[in-house]
Amino acid sequence: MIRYGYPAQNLTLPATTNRTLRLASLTDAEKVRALVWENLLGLETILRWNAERGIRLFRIGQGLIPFASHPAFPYDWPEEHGDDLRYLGALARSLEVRLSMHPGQFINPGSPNPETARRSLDELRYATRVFDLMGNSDAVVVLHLGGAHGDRPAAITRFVEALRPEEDVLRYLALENDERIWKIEEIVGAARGLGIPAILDNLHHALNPGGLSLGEALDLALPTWETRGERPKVHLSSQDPTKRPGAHAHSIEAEDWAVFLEALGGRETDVMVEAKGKELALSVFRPGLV
DNA sequence: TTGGGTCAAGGAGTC
DNA sequence: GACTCCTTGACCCAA
Repeated sequence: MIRYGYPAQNLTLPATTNRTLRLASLTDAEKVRALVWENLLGLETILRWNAERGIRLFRIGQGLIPFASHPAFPYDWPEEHGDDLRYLGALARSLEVRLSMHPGQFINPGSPNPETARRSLDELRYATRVFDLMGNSDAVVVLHLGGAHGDRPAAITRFVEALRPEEDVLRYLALENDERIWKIEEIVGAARGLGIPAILDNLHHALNPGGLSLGEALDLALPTWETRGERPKVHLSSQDPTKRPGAHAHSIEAEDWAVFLEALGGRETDVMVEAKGKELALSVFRPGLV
């Protein structure tokens, strides 16, 4: 069986889990509280809407609690939002919706700059704390490997060594291939070094295949989920023909989905659809779904 | 209310 | 060396 989902916001409702603010506004604790509350409410709204339509995956926006890992964050967020997060986690479990988060390009735990590496670990611990409070053990924190810095083996070693002591983070972490630097074969190698799974992104793979077909790439990535005993996750998107290579299209081309489905060969998978059209792009799976 | 400038952060590629 | 792009656009201010 294939399950599917989308990231961060719902254009139909509309609702988002990603409302944020500027650093300069962080001093206003009441404003931050109100904004976090809106994001949490958005998550509840989206979860219920998704479940009614059989959508079993959702990626929470990284800004659910904006600046949560920043030293200037004005209050004890796990204490103040813990009850709401536990409620939402229980709701997601009862609705059978699997959750994820995806820290952005600034999160580089393997950076040669110690300060960058430290801040990156803080951000990963924030995502870990969110899922620990929610109690969703099958949640996933998706991360790219970061820069190569002119020495690929050294970059991978730094990344693995930085994360190896982070046992809590590793319970949720999964590594994703990217379109320029790290091919799926290298990602799987690093992931296996940490005992964590790998996520294959079809569009990144098309731009950075390392000589592997889509089917061969899936053969490498999908078995990495066996150690955790969870359903494999993959990312699916289509190229926007009017933009730079790698730019996500508004929807998923039926041809891209057909190719992906054939490469999967009937294997159980959770498919995160990365499209500008968010939930609207899920109609590729079931016309009229949304 | 709207349009345009701006926003914490890393790294790679282009010119 | 400056600029651009990436995730997930959203905030904020001037008019």
